[in-house]
Amino acid sequence: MKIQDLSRKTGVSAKTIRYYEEIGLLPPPARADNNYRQYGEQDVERLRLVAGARRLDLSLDEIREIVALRDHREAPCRVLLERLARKADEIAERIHALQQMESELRGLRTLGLTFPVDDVDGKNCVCHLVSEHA
Amino acid sequence: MKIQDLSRKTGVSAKTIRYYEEIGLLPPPARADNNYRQYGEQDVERLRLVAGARRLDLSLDEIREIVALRDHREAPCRVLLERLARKADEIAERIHALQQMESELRGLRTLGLTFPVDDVDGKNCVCHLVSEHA
DNA sequence: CTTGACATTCCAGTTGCTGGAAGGTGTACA
DNA sequence: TGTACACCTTCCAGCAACTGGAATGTCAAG
Repeated sequence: MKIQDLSRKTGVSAKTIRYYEEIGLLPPPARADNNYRQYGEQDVERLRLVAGARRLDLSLDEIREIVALRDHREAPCRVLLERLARKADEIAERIHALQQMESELRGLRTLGLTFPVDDVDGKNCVCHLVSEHA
Repeated sequence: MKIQDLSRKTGVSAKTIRYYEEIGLLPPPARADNNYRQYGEQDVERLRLVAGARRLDLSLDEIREIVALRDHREAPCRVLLERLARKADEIAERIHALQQMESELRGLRTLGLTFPVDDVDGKNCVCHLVSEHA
């Protein structure tokens, strides 16, 4: 299987596959006579796990840890479960921060709309609100 | 005013101030005899606007556009208001995506907990769920 | 025999900084 | 006068996770 085939089967671009290999997330595959990378079904599975974990926003470092476990024939499930939980908490936090920011932005805009819109230096423009805000 | 003073007045690190200068977000300030950067009140105001906009998650490119308008003595309010609105929409989208991801993570974890936790290759572990998911 | 779709490597850029090295300056204190 | 310390300068490198592009090689079809 060539790199494009692996790419199609996993939804990961060839560029990214090479990158994952470079940083040691995927093992260097066998090469054909023409120096093309050759992949097998194992590689599909491994890359699918990586891609699935990426989709869930685990970092490449976290994923590296998980696939390393698998490579040592240890079940990474326990660790993976823990990571999923932690990541969910992290995301919940980020959501909270973003929600605050959104309401702040909308509030600022609403307030800004009540001000003259072509006031370059005056204090009555949204620019000034933004500055004050720092 | 030296760079640390400006830093303290704006909450932006000296390192970052130099960086902003380097990328043209702040104009190169006058220099003292000893080659130290010298800032005035104008610089405080300008940097406060930049810092406020950053805090609202505008990109440096967007901010560059806004301060450029100000430099041309045009009121950037109209543009800034528009950017704020657009940014709020963007954030709302991101929140939505993150919410989906969070519930997906929690669901996956709950499901994973019902599986044996030391199953290296079997189909009944959370790793497999994650892979399938790609 | 050429066109097109693949493959390879390597280098650079993205965003918004931050850290560190190597050196110069300014002031307070013994 | 020495020296400790906080500050200043420049430049170079690195983070995350890729992506784009150049230059070159390979292979099958028409």
